[in-house]
Amino acid sequence: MEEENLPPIDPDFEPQSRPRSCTWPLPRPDISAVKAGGGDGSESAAGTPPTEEDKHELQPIISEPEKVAVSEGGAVAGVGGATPRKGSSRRNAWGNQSYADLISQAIENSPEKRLTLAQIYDWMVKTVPYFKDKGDSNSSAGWKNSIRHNLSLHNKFLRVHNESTGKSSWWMLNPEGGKTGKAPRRRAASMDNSSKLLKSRLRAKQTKKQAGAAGIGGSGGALQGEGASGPGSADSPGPPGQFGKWGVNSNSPSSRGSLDDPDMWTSFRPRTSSNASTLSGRLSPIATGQEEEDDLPEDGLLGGYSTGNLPPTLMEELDLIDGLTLMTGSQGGASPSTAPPAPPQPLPSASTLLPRGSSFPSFRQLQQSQATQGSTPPGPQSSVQPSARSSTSPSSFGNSLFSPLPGPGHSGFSTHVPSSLEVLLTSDSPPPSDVMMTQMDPLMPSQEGGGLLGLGGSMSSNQAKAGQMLLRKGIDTSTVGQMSLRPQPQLQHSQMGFGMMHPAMSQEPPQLSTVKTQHQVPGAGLLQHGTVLSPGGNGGLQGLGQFATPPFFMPSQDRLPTDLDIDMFTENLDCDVEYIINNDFMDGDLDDFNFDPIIQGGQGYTGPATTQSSSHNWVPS
DNA sequence: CTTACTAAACAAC
DNA sequence: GTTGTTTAGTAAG
Repeated sequence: MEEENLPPIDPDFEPQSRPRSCTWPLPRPDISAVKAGGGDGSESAAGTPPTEEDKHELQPIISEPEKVAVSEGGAVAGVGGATPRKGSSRRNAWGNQSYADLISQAIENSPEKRLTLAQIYDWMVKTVPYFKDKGDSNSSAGWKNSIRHNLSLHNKFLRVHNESTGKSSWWMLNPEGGKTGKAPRRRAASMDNSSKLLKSRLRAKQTKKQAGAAGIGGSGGALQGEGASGPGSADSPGPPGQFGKWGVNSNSPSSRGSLDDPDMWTSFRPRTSSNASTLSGRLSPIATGQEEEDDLPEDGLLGGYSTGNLPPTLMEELDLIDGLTLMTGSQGGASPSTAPPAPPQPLPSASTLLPRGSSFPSFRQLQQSQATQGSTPPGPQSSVQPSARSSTSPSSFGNSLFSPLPGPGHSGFSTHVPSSLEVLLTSDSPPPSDVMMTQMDPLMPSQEGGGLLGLGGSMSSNQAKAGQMLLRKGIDTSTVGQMSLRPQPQLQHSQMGFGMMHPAMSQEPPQLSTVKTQHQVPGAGLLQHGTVLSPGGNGGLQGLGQFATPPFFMPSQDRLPTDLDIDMFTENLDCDVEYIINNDFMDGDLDDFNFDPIIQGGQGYTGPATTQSSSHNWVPS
C-alpha cells in the first residue's frame, strides 16, 4: 500500500550492481559505457520492478492544478525537467536522477506533500531498487548523509517545523524553489576565504546559549490529520492547530525588535547565527530589499532601521511556523475549476526576473520566515503570519507588469506562493476553497505594491502613507471610506504596508487572517493560487486585492509580531509621509495615489478595477 | 564554471 | 543516535 507512488524513476532503475555499499559516486563515465554498452542491462540482478516505469513519471497523484505550481518544482521531480540530462544513461547507480530529484519525488508522492527525513529514507528504500538493500545498517550512512545534505542544500526543499512529538521536521517542496533548471542551490560558499575561516572557527565556538526554549507549544502543525499514510507517518497530531505561541516576551536584549523573541526562534537554527552574515542574516527585512547583501554593507542602508534589531531572527521565525503544512498539492491546486484567470503559466517570474543568486537565498529565508509565523497567532484562528516573504512573487509580478520601479525584484521575491496556499490550507479551518483563492489574489495585488518597493518601499509605502495621511488629516472620510471600506482597516492596512514593505516582511499574515473574512469579491473567487504566479490574473486581482486587502488586515492585525516592527518603521514613514504630503499632495497629485483603484474596489466590486492605471503614478520619483 | 555526489565536522535534540 | 547545516574534495558536463 504504501507504495502508493509510483516511482517515476527511470526504467533503468535497477540497482546496478555495485560492490559494496557503494554510495560512492559512480564514475560517470560509466554512463556512457553503460549506455553505450547497450544498456547493459547488466544489472540484471536486481529485481527490477518494471512495472512502474510505464507510468508516467510523475503525474501521479496530483491532479493538475497543483502541478502547475509545483510543476516546475515538480518537474524537478519529474526528472527530466530539472536537469537536463541526457536521458540516456544513468548518472548514478540508481538512475539518472539526482538525490534531489528523488527526494522531490518522494515528497510529491506523499499525500501531504511533505515528509520527514525518515520517511524520505523509507521512500527511497521502498521505491528505489538501488537502495533497497541499503536501508539499514551501515550501508545506509552514506546515502542518507547525502539525502540530508541535499535537503539542506537545495532551496527547493523547505523545512517545516514539525511539532508533533519530537519528530523531525517536515520537508516539503518549495513550489518555485527549484524551479527552472537553475539551481537551486543555496549559495554556499561565497564568502571570502577569510570569512570562511572565521566562520568555521566561530561555529565551533558558538555555543548555543539559548535558553531552553524548549517548549514549543503549539501544535499547529499538521493540518491534515492524515498524516502521511506513508511510512512513518503517524505523526500527525491530532489537534488542529492552535498555536499559541507567540509568547512574546522578550527577553532578549535586542532592542525593540519585535522579533526578538528568543524563544521563538530559538530552537531553530541557532547555528546559523554565525552565518548570519551569509545568507541568513540577511533576512532582515530591511535590507533585503536588496538582497544583495553580499556586498552591501548593511549599515549604510539600513542604518536607520536597522538591523540591529532584526537579527537573523526572522529566519528563525520561519522555522517556527511549522504549522504550515501544506496541502497545496491536492487541494489547493485542485480546484481548477475556475481557474480561468490563472493561466497556466509557468511564469518564470522569479527566475526570470531575478538574478539567480538572489532568488534562492532569499527564498529560503522566506520560507523559514513563513514558517515561523504560522505559529504566531494566538488569535482565533488567524493563523496569521507576519511573515517576511512579502516580496515574493507577487512582487515580481508587479514589476513585470507595471515595472514602475527600477527596482528589480531584488527583494527576495522568491516565492511564497506556496506558502500562502499552505497557509491557507493549513489554517485548520476547513478551507473553503473560495476563500483561499481569494486570499491569494488579494495578496498578490497588495503585495505588488509592497513588494515592488523593494527600493524604498516607495510604492506601497506611499499608499499606506497616503492612507494614513488622509486619515490623520481628516480628509474626507468619504474618501477614505471609499478607499477602503472601512477606514480603520485602512489604516492598518497602511501600516501594514509599511511593515510589509520591507523586504522581509511579508504579507502573509494578512492573508491568513483574511482568509475567512471577507471575500465577497466576485472575481476573486476565481483566482487561485495559480494566480499568484500568473500575471494574467493580475489585472483583475489587483483591483480586488486592493480593496480586499484592507479588510484583511483588520482581523488579524492586532498583534502580529510584525506590528512591532511596524512601529519601528513607522517613524520612518512619518517622515516620508510628510515628505509626501508636502510634495505630492501639495502638488495636487493626490489623485495619483492609488487610491483610485482602491476605491473602485472598495465600493463595488463593480468592475474589474483597472487598477493598473493608477498605480504608478505616485511612484516615488 | 556549474552541478552533483560523497565525506565529514559540528551542532542541536 | 538522529537530524540539520555547512565545508571540502572530487568528478563530469
